[in-house]
Amino acid sequence: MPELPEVQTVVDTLRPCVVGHAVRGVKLRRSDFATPIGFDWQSVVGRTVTNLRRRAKRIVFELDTGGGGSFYGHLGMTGRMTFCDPSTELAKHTHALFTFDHGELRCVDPRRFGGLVWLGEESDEARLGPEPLEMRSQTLAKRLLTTRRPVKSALLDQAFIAGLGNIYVDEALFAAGIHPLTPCRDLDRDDAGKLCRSIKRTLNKAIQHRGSTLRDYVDAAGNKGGFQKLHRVYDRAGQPCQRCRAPIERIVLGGRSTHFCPACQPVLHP
DNA sequence: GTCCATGTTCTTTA
DNA sequence: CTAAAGAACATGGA
Repeated sequence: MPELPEVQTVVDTLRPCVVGHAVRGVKLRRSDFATPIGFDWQSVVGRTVTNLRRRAKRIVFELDTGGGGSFYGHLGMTGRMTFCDPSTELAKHTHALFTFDHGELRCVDPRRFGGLVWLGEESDEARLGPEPLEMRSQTLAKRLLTTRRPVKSALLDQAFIAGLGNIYVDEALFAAGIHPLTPCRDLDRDDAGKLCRSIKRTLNKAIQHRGSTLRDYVDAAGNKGGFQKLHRVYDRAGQPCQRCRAPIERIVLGGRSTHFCPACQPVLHP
């Protein structure tokens, strides 16, 4: 469910609920939802959330000092983080709760691919590539030259660029007119510029529409996104391309469904 | 019963 | 060595 635009929307809607407020209680209903195992989450009780931000697909909570430190939540594929009244009925698969004076933050995740990670004083940067919305075209161009793998695989790799997922990679490659199988090395500086702009335009538009809800995704207030209505290729196999009417194709690349328009996204060097 | 799913990480294969 | 492919994780919907 959550790629950069969805995570950004959760952060934006959750921020006013938690920043400046002290955690009054923590309940971990499954010990394996949080890592590292053995960390005492009760030590968070009494501390104030000083900042909430997104890094890649992570929701980072910064706490006031008295130990300092931070932790992040990851939504995996089906995770939700919502802020609600404590009297609200507990949803199935609620694994963690953070109580505040004026409400409760709940982590729900049926498939449990997400989780909570205590960072303490450590950085949250390990194995993460640059932020797509801040990345310069030259940075992308340079990175593309380092590998021959299909451009889609690279864009899904969080160490290559951090925050894109299956939907927005397909959408951004369509916007850029680049075939997903194109080897990174075959993309020149102009291609990189076009791709960089397409990634940013796609992500910003998706954020404006509060993300894509295919099934589970909701923001911190429980509202669905609207960008799924504007997808041009994702999950549209067989339907006519909105630009040229050719049927959208679906292939499997790196184990992931991949959608593209064979006419608008020609193979570069057949 | 089958296949598929917005993610990540580890192992196997080439 | 690199990188591609596959499997694994766990649940639910079509």
